[in-house]
Amino acid sequence: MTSPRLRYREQVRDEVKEHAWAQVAATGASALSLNAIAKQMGISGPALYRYFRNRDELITELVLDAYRDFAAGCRAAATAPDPRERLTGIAAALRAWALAAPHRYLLIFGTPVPGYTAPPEATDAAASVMTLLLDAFAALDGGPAAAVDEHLAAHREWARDHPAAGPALRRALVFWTRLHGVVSLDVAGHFAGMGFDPALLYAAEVDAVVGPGT
Amino acid sequence: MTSPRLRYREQVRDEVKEHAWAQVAATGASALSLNAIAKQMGISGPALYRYFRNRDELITELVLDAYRDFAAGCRAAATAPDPRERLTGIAAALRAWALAAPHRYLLIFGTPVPGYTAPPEATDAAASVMTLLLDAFAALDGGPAAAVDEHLAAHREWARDHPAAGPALRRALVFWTRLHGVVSLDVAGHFAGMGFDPALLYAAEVDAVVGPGT
DNA sequence: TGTACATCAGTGAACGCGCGTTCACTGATGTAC
DNA sequence: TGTACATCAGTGAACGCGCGTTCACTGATGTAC
Repeated sequence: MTSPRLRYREQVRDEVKEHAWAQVAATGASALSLNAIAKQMGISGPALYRYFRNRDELITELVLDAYRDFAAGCRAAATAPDPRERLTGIAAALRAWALAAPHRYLLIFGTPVPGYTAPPEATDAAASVMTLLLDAFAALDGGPAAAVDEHLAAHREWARDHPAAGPALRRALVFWTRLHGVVSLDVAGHFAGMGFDPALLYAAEVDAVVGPGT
Repeated sequence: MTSPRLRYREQVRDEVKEHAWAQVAATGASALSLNAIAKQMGISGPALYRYFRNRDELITELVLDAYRDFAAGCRAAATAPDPRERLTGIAAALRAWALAAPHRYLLIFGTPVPGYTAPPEATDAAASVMTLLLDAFAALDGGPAAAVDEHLAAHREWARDHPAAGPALRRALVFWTRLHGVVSLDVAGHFAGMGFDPALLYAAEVDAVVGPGT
């Protein structure tokens, strides 16, 4: 039974965030301006301070929402019993999520906002996606070993002590970096005017890891 | 026989750029401030307009310098007769270059500066590095085919019509995206506190492509 | 070698602008009796 | 159902600040005779 006032608060907060996202898309997060958002909403600048303590809190909110949304999208795409299907599902979700809102992807995975450090909840969301990958590759098993496997297994804090074997640890990590390699170059515009279809390149990369070999 | 005045001009321009780089490293390119640079140099703000038409020209200069320096570093690392050695050399140069000045790497390959589009000379520099990769993989030959190969071969404008075979085209492109995958996540701080050594992961990725298989 | 002149680096004042944030306030909304 | 009071959204003025950029100027540096 949320009071009407609380509900109204939530509504306005959401509206502020929407305008904030539009601004991040247009000019980047580091140029985010509270006054500009207020003007767009037809209210005065100081009014925003009823809803956010300051500019930094707004940005933190955006970052957290992005992380949460990203993790939720990956989780939703990883429900199949077959680990291979789960992996291709996550890969598709990741790219679709990034392309749907490049600025949102870049806010998380691109150039860090100067002077801003992400809160631990953000890292947790990213780690939860990594767990999805680790589970899938552990279930997949097999694949040749590599020199790094030992090292990764010996320092498995990064995997939150997931019990997967060395090759699975590596394949999960490599899956992660390869997907981001294609997506981040794509989103940053480095494939623009190159003529080929980035989706096919992406699919090839997914196949290369999810298929039998490394 | 450059006149002393011209030489002085060059000197000051370089000094301005140095301070500009320091500022990009500290607060990102979108927050670059001419007045702040002038203050650091102990001169008045308007004095800078003797050396750069405006803020945009300074940024363009930085971007171009970064691209040129990057391409030169890759070229210098790719002089060995053996294509495998050339590839590992380029890979090492790329990572070292990125880690030596993360902000410089991010200025080129990270989140695009809002409202700024890189001049064609910049794209040319990137293309010249791609040519190094294409030459090497063409010389390497072999490796299994993949489904994308045909597509990439059919649209080889992106490779500036390099005559390499399908698999070589793909391997060059994939080499590129994989290296950036590891480096960009590293540089953006996403491996921070994870415990493993990114250098080993990077080496594994280089081996995976430069070694026999895909 | 010395003088006259042109070039040009750098200054300080000024322009309009937008920023984040505070403060004391008005007026509407919801609550308690 | 009606009144009294507390809560709280939103306002407008004000703060100090830094930004990019222009302008008319001073004074040093280099060039031509």
